[in-house]
This record gives sequence, C-alpha cells and structure tokens, in this order.
Amino acid sequence: MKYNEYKQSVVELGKQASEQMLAYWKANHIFQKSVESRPADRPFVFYEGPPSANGSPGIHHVMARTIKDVFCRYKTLKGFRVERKGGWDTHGLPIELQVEKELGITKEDIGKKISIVEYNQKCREAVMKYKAQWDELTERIGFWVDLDNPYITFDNRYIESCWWLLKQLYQKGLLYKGYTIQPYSPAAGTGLSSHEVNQPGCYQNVKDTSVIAQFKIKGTDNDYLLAWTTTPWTLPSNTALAVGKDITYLKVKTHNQYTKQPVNIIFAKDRMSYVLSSQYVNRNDFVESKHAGKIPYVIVEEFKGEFLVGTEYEQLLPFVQPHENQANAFKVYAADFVTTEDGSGIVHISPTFGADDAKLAKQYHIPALLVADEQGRYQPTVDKKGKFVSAIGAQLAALTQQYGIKTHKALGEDDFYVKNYTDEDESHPDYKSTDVIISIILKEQNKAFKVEKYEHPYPHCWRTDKPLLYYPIESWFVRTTALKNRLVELNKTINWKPESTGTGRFGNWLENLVDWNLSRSRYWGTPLPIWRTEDGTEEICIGSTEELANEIAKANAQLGLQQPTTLTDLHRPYVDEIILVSPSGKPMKREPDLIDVWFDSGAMPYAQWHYPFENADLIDQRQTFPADFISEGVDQTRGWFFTLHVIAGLVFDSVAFKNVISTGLVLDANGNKMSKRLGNIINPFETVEKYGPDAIRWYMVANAAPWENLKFSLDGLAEMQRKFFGTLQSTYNFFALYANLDQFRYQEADVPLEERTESDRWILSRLNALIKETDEAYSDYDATRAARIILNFVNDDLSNWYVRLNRKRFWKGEYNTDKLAAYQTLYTCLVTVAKLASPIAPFYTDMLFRDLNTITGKENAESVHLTTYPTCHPAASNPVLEEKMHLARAICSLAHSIRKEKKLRVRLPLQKMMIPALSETFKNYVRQVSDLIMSETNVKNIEFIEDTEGLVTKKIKPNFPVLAQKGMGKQIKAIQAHLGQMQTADIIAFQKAGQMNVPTDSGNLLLTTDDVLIEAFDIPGWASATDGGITVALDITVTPELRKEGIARDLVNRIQNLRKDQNLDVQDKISIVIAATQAPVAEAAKDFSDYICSETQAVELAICNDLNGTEAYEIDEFMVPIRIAKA
RNA sequence: GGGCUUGUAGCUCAGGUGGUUAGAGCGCUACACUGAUAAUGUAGAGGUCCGUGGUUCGAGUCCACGCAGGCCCA
Repeated sequence: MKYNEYKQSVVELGKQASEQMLAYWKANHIFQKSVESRPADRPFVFYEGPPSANGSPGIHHVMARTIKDVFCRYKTLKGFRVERKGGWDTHGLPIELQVEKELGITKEDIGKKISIVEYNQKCREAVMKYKAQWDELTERIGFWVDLDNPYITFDNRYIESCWWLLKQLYQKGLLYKGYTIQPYSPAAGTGLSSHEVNQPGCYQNVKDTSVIAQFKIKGTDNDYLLAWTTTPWTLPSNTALAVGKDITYLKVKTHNQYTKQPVNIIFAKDRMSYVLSSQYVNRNDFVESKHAGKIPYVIVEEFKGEFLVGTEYEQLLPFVQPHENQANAFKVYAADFVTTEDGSGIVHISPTFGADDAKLAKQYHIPALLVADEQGRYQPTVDKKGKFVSAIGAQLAALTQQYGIKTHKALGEDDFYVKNYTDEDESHPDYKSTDVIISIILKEQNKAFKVEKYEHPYPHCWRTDKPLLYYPIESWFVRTTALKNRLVELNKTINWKPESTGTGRFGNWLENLVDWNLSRSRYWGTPLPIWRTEDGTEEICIGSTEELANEIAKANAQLGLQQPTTLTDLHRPYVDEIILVSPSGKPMKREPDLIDVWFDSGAMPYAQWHYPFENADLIDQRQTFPADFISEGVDQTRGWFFTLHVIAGLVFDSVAFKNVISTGLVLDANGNKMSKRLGNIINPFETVEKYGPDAIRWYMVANAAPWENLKFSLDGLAEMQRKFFGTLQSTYNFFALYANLDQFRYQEADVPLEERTESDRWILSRLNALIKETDEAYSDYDATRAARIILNFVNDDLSNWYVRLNRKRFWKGEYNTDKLAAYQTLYTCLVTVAKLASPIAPFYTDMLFRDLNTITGKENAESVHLTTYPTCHPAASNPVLEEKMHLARAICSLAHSIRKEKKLRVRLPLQKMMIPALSETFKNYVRQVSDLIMSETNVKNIEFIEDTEGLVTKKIKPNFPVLAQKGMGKQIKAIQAHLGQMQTADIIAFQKAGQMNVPTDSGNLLLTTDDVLIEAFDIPGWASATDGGITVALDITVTPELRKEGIARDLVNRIQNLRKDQNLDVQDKISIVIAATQAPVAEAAKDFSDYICSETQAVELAICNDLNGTEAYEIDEFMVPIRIAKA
C-alpha cells in the first residue's frame, strides 16, 4: 500500500477529484451518512429557498448554492444533524409569460383560444423543463441537498398547507379585501402589471391641460392655497392637500388674472418664477409706463410648510361629499413626496386616483371621494370605462350650459370621459376635453389661478395605445401593518450577514411596511381559497381539502347540485367551478384571484412538510422551525426573506430564520451585469467542466465576501486554483514521495512535542491557531475569512517556510525519531487542512483525506465529511515560538535584500551577520533560530552588537498610543521635536537612565522608556538594512576562501542542471570533467572536490585545461566548460 | 426621488477601538534556488487611500456635503 502520487496538472487533478469523489459518495451514500451519523436531537435547521426550474441555472446559482453548502457541511463536522430538503418554486408570472410566448398567445386568449386546463398543463410542464440541468449542476458542484424528496409548490398538499396558513390569517382578521391604485387601461378593460408599464414606448409625451387651482382657506376672505395638477379631471375627487414640512412657502397679495379679483395666494417660494410668470411684476419694481397690463404683486409672508399643516379649506368642486371620516377631509397634510421641482409646491390629493395619494389617505384616514351606485356600493367618481359617473356628469353638464361653454356636441351626464376613449373628433374647432371644460368652470368660479398646456410623459396601454389611468382595483391584502411593530422586533433577533441588509434594507422596509397585496389575476398559481356571495356580504375562507369537501357536500344538499366533493387538482379552473353555500343559503363563488407566488415560497417551512396535516410535530415542537440558517441573493430581501418573515411572524409569532446570508451579484470580470445581450454570460457547466467544482467554490468564497458583488474572472479563478490547490498538492506530493520511500504509515506513537524540532512545534502552533480562527470564522458565517486564512497557512507557513526549511529531513539520513517527527508533523498539517477546508472544497479535500487516511488508518472514517472538526489544543500553542520564527523570517528577508543590493548571490557564503541587540529577549530569540537564519542566508556566523560598542545609530520616536493614553496628546508636537534632535549617544544615555525631562510650553514632562520606541536604524560603515525596527548588517568581505566555496557551490548547481538536462535519475552516478584555466576555479574544484562529488553523485572529478567544443557556463566572473557523463 | 452598498497599486482585495514609512496576491522588472521541478524563493518599481470641507497634536479610519458605480424600491 502506497500513498497515491499525482503527476497530472492541478486542473486535471481537480477534475479527477470531483469525478472520483462524486462516484464514491454516491456508491457509499456518504451524504446520507453525514446526516444520519449525527444525533437526531441535535438538529441544525436549513431551508432551501426554492429555485424555479423554468430556466437554465447560471453561474450565480453556483455562488448561492456554494454558500449554503459550506455552512451545512461545517455544522455537520461540528456534530449537528443537517437535513436539507430540496424544493422547487413552480408558480408565477415568469412561467406564465414564458408559456404565452411559446404558444404565441396573450393573457386575453386564455380561456378562449386555449382552455385554462390546457394552459395550466403547459405551465406545469414548462416549470420542470430544466430540472435535469438543475439537478446535474447541483450534484456536480457538490451541493448536498435531498433532491429525491423535494417539495413542489404546485403539489396539492403544498397548496393545502398554503390554504391553511391563509385561513389562519383570515381568522386573525389579517386577510381583507381592499383597494389599491394600479395602472388601468379603460380601453382594454384590464389592469396592467408594472412590468407592462415599463415596456419601451409605453411612456409617451403628451400635451395635457394643467391647472393651478385656488383652494380657499376656510374663514378667510380671499386667501388661497395653490395646487397644481396635470389631470384636472381628478379635481372633483380632491379631499386633501399636501405640503412639504421643510419647504418654504410664500403668501403673496395679487390679483387673479382671469377674474381680476384680489387674492392672497400661498405656494412654495422655489416655484415663484413658475407661479408668477411674465404677466406678474413685483409692486416695488412696478413702472406704469413699462409694465402696462401687468399685474403687480407683493410678498406678504414667508413660512415653513409645517405652519400650513392642519389648515382647513373649502371643497373646490362640491359635487359630492365624502361618505366617511369627513372631519379629515379638506385639510392640509405633510407628505415627503412633495417637491418643488414642478407645480406650486402644494400637491392636490385624490385618494382614488394616485398611489401616493392613496398611501397618504390611508396613513391619515383621509376619506376618498366615492359615489354610491344603485346597489348602494361606493364607487370612484370615474368608472372603469374612464367616464365620470352620471351624478358628476350631470353637474358638469349643467355647469357647461350655465357658463355657455361651446362644445363640438351636446354633452349629457354620460358623456364626460376623462380621456378621449371614445375617439371624438379632436380637430373639431369646438372640441373640448373634460379637462378643458373643468378648467373653464374653475376660471369662471375664480378657482383657477393659471391654466396652460403642459407637455410631459404619460403612460399608455401598450395594446390600445390609449392613456392609462391610475385607478383603484380591488385586491386581497394581508394586513401586515397590524403587526408591524412585532415584525420589526422579531427582525432585531435575526443575525444578518451583512448586518446592514438586516438593519438597513430589510429594517427600513419593515418600518415603511404597507399591507401585502396578495391578489394576482392570473391562471397558474395557488388559488385564493375564499368564496363569496355575489353581493359580497357573506364569505368563507377554506383552510383544508376536508373543509372544502364538507362545504361542497353542504352546497350540494342545500342548492341541489351534483358537485363532486373531492378535487384531484386544486388549481384553476377546477376550484372556480365549485359553488358553495352561505349561511343564509346564497350561492358563493370563489374570488377569482390567485395569490402572490411569493406566498408559496414564504410558506415553505410548513408546506414542505404538508403541515399541519402531516408532520405536525416538526413545526409544533420546533424541530424544523425556525431555520438556523438560510441564504439567498440580496434581491430576495423583499422577496423570500420578507415572505418567510411575515408568515412566521403573523401566524406563529416567531422568526422564520435565525441566521441569514444575503449574497451579492455575480458580475463579469469588468463589473458588468451578465446578460445575453452583452454575451458575457459564464456558463456554469462549461466552467465546472474546465476547472472542476472545488476551484470555483474556493474562488467564489475566498475572492470577496459573499455579500459583495463578485467580479467573476476566469483568470482569477485559475490563479486561485494554482495558488491554493497547486500548493497543497505539491506539499502532499512531496510528503507522499518520501513517505512511500520510507514506508511511513503513522504506525508509531506520536513523537512528544518537546522532542520535535523548533520548526515542527512552530508549524503545529500555527496549525492550532488556524483551527481556532477558522472555527470562529465559520461560526460567524464568514467563510471568506476562513478560506483566506487557510490559504495563507498553506502557502506561507506550510509550503513556503516549513516544507522548504525541512526538506532535507525528509530525504536525508535514516528513519529516526527526527524524521518520524517530520512525517508526523506534516501529516497532521495535511489531514487537518483537509478537514478545515472541506466545507468549501469538498471534493479535493476528501480525496486528500482519503489518500492519507486509507494508508495510515488513523481515523475510522470513510470520508472527511464524516469526521469531526479538529479541536484546538492550548498545549500546542506557542506564541513565543511564533514570534521567534517571525524574527527569523524578517532577518532573512533583510539579509537577502542586502545581498541583492550588493549583488552578492546567495551561493556565495559570507563570513558574518551582525544584528544590534535591542534587548536580552530579542537576543535570545534570535539566537534560538540562528541556525535556520545562517543556512537560509548562507552566512557562517551571527554576532550581536551591544550598545556599548557605539556602532549603531539609534532612532527614537514617540509611542503615540501610550502618550495619548497618558493625556499628553497636546504635547506630542513638542515631544516629537525634542526626540527628533536626540543623537544616538543621548538615546543610549536615556535608555540607561530610564527617564528624562522634555521641556514643553506647559513645563517639563517626565518621559520613561515606555513612552517611546527606540530602533536601531543603521550601522555606519556596514552593508545594512532596516525594517520594522530590526536592523541587519552583513560583512561583505569576500575572502579567497569564501570565493572558492561559492564557486564550488556554483559548480554543483551547474552540474545538477546538466544532470537534469540529460534526464539522469537521482541514483545515477556520473563522472565530471571541468576545464579550469583560471586559478580560483581550479582551486575551488580541487579543494571542494569531495563536496562536489557527494552533492552530485559523482565518482570522479577531473580537471583539465581545455574541453574543446564543450559548452561553458558562467560562474563568478569566469566561463567554465563542464562535461558530465554517466559513470 | 428614497433606502442600502461600494470606491485603497495596472487587476483582485486586506487595512479592531484614529498614531506618523498604507499592506498582500496576481501582473511587471531583476535576481536567486534546483533531491517539491508542469514547482519554488527574494528583491524592486508601482498610491491624490473618489473629491471638498470639518473635528483632532495627528484622519485611509470619525463627521458633513458632494461625485461615480451597483442593488432594491418609488
């Protein structure tokens, strides 16, 4: 049995690892074991946010799924049982639109050209179209999730759970029918989704009649509030005015330009130039000759909007009165949507025809202006055809006549359309729109301050090309606002990553909560389980299929129907066909709406288990609720995160999740959004195929925090693969090569720590720290930090330092304790790294673990994912040793920099290195790592320079934090100046005395050596270098002896290169011939003959004068021909 | 328009509670190493820390106002 040795590239290896381990996991049910081997009473609850399989998965899904997987695997290592039920989101508009596109139909065709049954069947098929691709990607990238028993939102059982939840809301009075202002097309007779309104070409520039209307303040003779509108037809429905609290307003005395009556008008100061345009002139500037015909004005007062709040005014067009909350009508309110960008800075509020208006009205209980119809139901003043109801129309018609307004035809009470929906002849000289007629009426009544045409973009229906109205549409709402405070409170207990998403984006969203509009007038989705009588006075909310069956039976009995009591499909149109009976015996029909598809996904904690009809304990006993951890894109803040939170909060008075990571976007390498149009889409399958899943996972996790946007670059990915996996693999290969030769199988007892070398204990101390830090990072849901510190450990500490310094221990000498210690140490590092990195790179680390553990049998585990997370041993921690090693590395680095500067190659040995002894401790530390420093820098001796020798220039500077703590902050400048002029001798004297006086403005200050930092700065006359307070000097005298030794080492190097060029094996013996005409070369070869031969496996080293035709190599300043041959 | 977020070397990113010489990797340049070799090490060059003001003895860091990009919402 041998450790596997790998010759292939790191890319090949990554692919191989993923394929092998995938097959191995499958064959041995490792995922299942990783769940079941953990105690059932120690659950870590994870929720899979259901993706929709109606499109191919993208690279960003790899990101999302990696993050989910990392923490589930980590928690498994920590001994938790982590069940992961997969799921599919299967309803909703995107699927419907896709099907419509495929069939070449529109929404209007459903139920006509295609039956709802057929249509929904198409949706049902479309939604799982790419399921195979999703499953494949999920598996390939190693996201462990139960794909065999997923929850599916179109399943009857799932829908039934949703119904149950809706009924809970209904019973708590949290589900109600109300109005919302939505874009509506009277011409097409349908509401439009925001998606449709945002289509190009929808907004068209039109010229509308705009009015600045005068609202007379109650109790004044002629004080008016000026409000501007581009839709004068909404003025009869006005019930309030809005101002900006902090906006400055003016009261101006002038005359109405149409009636010439004196008026005091109030409007925003910033809007002066618009309100008082060219025909007005300030009375102070008024010159009779110059301003003939102009109207003078004078500013009377200036005040903030706040001052206006609560002011009552007379109804502008008192056609009808509000039917409720009359005390709140016709008053001024403050609103933050008021700006001074256009109009008068005072906004006219008509709750039925504007979204902002409706919101404000709701907030302050301002009544909407409604008119009762024949059934006594209150309706807006404009009907769904875009026409004023006759009660208003009659008054308009009367006024038109009264003021003798000429129109292109006689207008009756049913002729006042608010836009030209009846294709009237606008070119007729007397054609007047309703807006114009209203404007004229206002002028006549001294209620219009200014009327003019105004060009602006206005939304139009993309089908009929007619203007849209913002119109109240009936919808079902969840009364989320009722429990707003509780939802805010619950949110504060959630650990958000990053925190700002929770407090900011999500927190603010909750603070500004509006009721959740559940209604969707579509076909493929969860039907709203509410049946109503035709007059809307009686209704029932169904909470289960059993309840539905009972109700159907009741209806059958009372109404004499033959309806089947069980439904095989709870979707439309089947549920629509059911008629139930009300308590008073009237038939009830289902409200035709579907519910928002986000309700489906927010219901998954319960519906995935068909709660409460099955598995009631899972929720009731809090076994799978709430989730410990979820993760999705930050775009889900108002989506899944919100609906989970609302349903859990409203129905269960609980959070739905305790920890959440919201991941950022995956952009292309240049930071652009990936789109088909730009052609910068990264295909996840190809990328996984090319680089293997581990490299992608590692790159995504390590490169940037998951909540930052990731600029996905294949170069960066390849770099990460080389850096981490390449280095780790080299390290493993190195281990395997020699462990195989020495047959190391870790059968021996552990070599006690104290018997291991300094560097062994050092790397184990570092490893121990790594265990602790990664554990902390993972627990804090910070996989990025974990990945980065693992990478640094493997690269800097393990490979670049430990292995490099200890190479000889592995290949030289017999299999003794020292060698054993080296193997054990390196083995421990490798196995531990495999475990620590396994949540992020599950394939490669498992292969590494198994490659090691199969040979040694150290652990009884089939897979790294079935092991437990390594524990940190305080005994192995050795900060002093880490400090020593840190000094060694710093000193080596300085020595190398001197060599570089003086052009002294490392092969050339130098006699000594001198280091100023900063302190006894420092000296001791360096002494203990001096062998290492000498071999690393090829220097024969290290000496310390003491203060007394006067060789070192010292530098002194304030220890700022210490001084600040002592309250000497103000004196720092003076201290700094004083220290700056101290000479080395002064510093030494200070060090001896331990304290000194520093003169400042406020008298002398006593400084101790703790208040300053003293560094050796330079050693005059020596080749030296300084960094971080440490100074190193080299004796750069090259004696003939040293030169010869250097040449000998160069010869070895060149000969080794020749061996390699000639593809000789490590064991092959050679004979060497050197042409050495120059004395130094000849002498070096002669004096170091034994050394050269032993290093190069030579049996013979001959020196001659000439080697004609043999290639010469540059050594020192000479060209030396060298020839070798296999002996 | 609002909320959140990002801005540090050519690129990708680090930089607790303010501390005076702002770091790493890649890339670039040079050198070295050669029993880990489809590897490796060392050094160097490279900065208006987005801008402007402020607080402070001292600001990449704290505050205010802007600018630019991103996401979400209107």
